[in-house]
Amino acid sequence: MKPAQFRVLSRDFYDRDPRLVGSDLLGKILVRRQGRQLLIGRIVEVEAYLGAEDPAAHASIGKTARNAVLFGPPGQAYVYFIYGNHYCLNVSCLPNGVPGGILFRAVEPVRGMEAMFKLRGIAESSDLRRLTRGPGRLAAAFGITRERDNGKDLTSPRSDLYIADDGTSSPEVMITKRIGIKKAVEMPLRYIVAGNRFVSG
DNA sequence: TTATGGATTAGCT
DNA sequence: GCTAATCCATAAA
Repeated sequence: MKPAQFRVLSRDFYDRDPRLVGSDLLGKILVRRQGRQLLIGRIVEVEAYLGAEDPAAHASIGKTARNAVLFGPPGQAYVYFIYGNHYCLNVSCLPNGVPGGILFRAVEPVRGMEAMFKLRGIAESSDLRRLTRGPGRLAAAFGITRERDNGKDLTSPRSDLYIADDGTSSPEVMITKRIGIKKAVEMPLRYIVAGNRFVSG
């Protein structure tokens, strides 16, 4: 698998309903460039968050300093801090002015695991699943913080954080209710790769 | 200015 | 399986 064969997802890809984007993101790869090294994970679990009609979405309260990226152009990183401990990575969807996004909940480690273990601060002998399963763990493994990455453009291979298609065929997608939220718990907006061991919950 | 609770995880039992 | 840790963005006052 050579970097040259990656096709970085374009802005158009994200300029659609988050439900379509979420489903299509499964099987794609998340790439972080750390100096000369690449950290790569295959996306196996995401959740869609909509606008005013989705009470669980940060964007449902209207545009604020915190969630402004969700209202901006598609294909940008929305990173927020939660529970005093953890960062979570999202990507904005829909055109400028229309809110919506996708939360990355889990990836399957593909490359750069050694660096990921270091960033997570756990022993390399630990179960691989503990590395990137869950949104907070995923963000930590890729060194993602709000200060460093919020608002970053994910559609350019020149960026140190982007999402690409490496030619792998699309996996079997399963749709379920979202996890860990208190509002709109019944909405089926969670997309997972059927049977994958790295999916959380 | 103060209070509240969350798109979570680690560490026990 | 259960609970504490932990802080920032909001809302209320």
